[in-house]
Amino acid sequence: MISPENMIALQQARTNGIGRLMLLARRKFLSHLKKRMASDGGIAFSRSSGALLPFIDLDGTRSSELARRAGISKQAVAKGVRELEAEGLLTRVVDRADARAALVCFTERGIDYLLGMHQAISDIENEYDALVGKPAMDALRATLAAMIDDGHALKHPESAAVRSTRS
Amino acid sequence: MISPENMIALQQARTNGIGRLMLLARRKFLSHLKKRMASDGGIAFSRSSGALLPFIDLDGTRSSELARRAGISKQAVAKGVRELEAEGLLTRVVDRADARAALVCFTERGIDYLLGMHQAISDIENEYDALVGKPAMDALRATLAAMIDDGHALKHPESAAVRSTRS
DNA sequence: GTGAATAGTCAACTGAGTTTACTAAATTAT
DNA sequence: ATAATTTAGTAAACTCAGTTGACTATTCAC
Repeated sequence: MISPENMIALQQARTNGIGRLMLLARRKFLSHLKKRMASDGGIAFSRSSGALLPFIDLDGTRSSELARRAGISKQAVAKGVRELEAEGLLTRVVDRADARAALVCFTERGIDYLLGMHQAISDIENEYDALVGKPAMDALRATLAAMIDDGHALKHPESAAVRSTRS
Repeated sequence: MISPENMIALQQARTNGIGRLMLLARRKFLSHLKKRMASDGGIAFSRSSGALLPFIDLDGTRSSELARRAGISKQAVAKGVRELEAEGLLTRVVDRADARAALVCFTERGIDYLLGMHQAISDIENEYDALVGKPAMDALRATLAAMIDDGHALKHPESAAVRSTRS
């Protein structure tokens, strides 16, 4: 049986774990973004937009690299890309350097979409700046970036993946 | 056509948006956690563990409340709860106050599991403390908490949970 | 009491993503 | 050169979390 004081400590830990905080903060952010983009005319925010677009370089990215970055299978990438291609946001052009490969690139319209999305993001970030202060937001960004780029500082022999197939 | 300087600004915005940072940081954190819990004996970290357990109060929570908190349907909650019930982490007891309702509660084993998970989380957070500094991590927590609890400071008529688009 | 709202369940479906199996181009070795 | 191997991408069947829609049982409001 757990002791009352441990119980309280646990309750405390549960509500303050960074995993949970990041989950809720991100969810809220996405809800803001989605709403804003929906009311913005243009193409609304979709699952594939969120899952793929952030990983495509402005000068194009191969789909297997995309799969690696997004942490999903090549097949799943292909599906999402087909979808966004149908919406006119992406094109696939044969890679000059390797005839097997195709570079996934933004169309003009895709760039416009990106610009619109980042305008929306920027607006939301400004509201957060106003809410919690710009220095706090800058610190947040810096800290998150450091956590992401931990350079294997955290014990992690094989940084291979949450998912099995991640070539 | 987009100008080169706007192109650069866009590229900059894309890699520094808090949405993307939170996505990547959370993903990395979960990957650490999963790995740690897998090597810890006991019951490994599952999807339902991550999606439901954080929202269940130590003294029990109704499944519809759970659905609201987790931002998924009641049916999806029921499925996940059945699953965790089968693993012996949860039980459902009829609510004294309302015979229609059932309180989803942790079993003894469920509490043990929670304790184990939070030990793992605490270890990881300590490593992050060592990596980026404890003050930075405390600030991170405080800022995320403020972002979550924005008290409708951000224009948001209806705060109904956002469906899907997590990852 | 009757009628509406609420807690939860069952069944059928959707869809993102996986596995397995394949083709074609490129690289490496002999 | 050519055979063997690796790499980029595709296709089809399947999985599984989560959805919608329809339903039962209990409670609340009048």
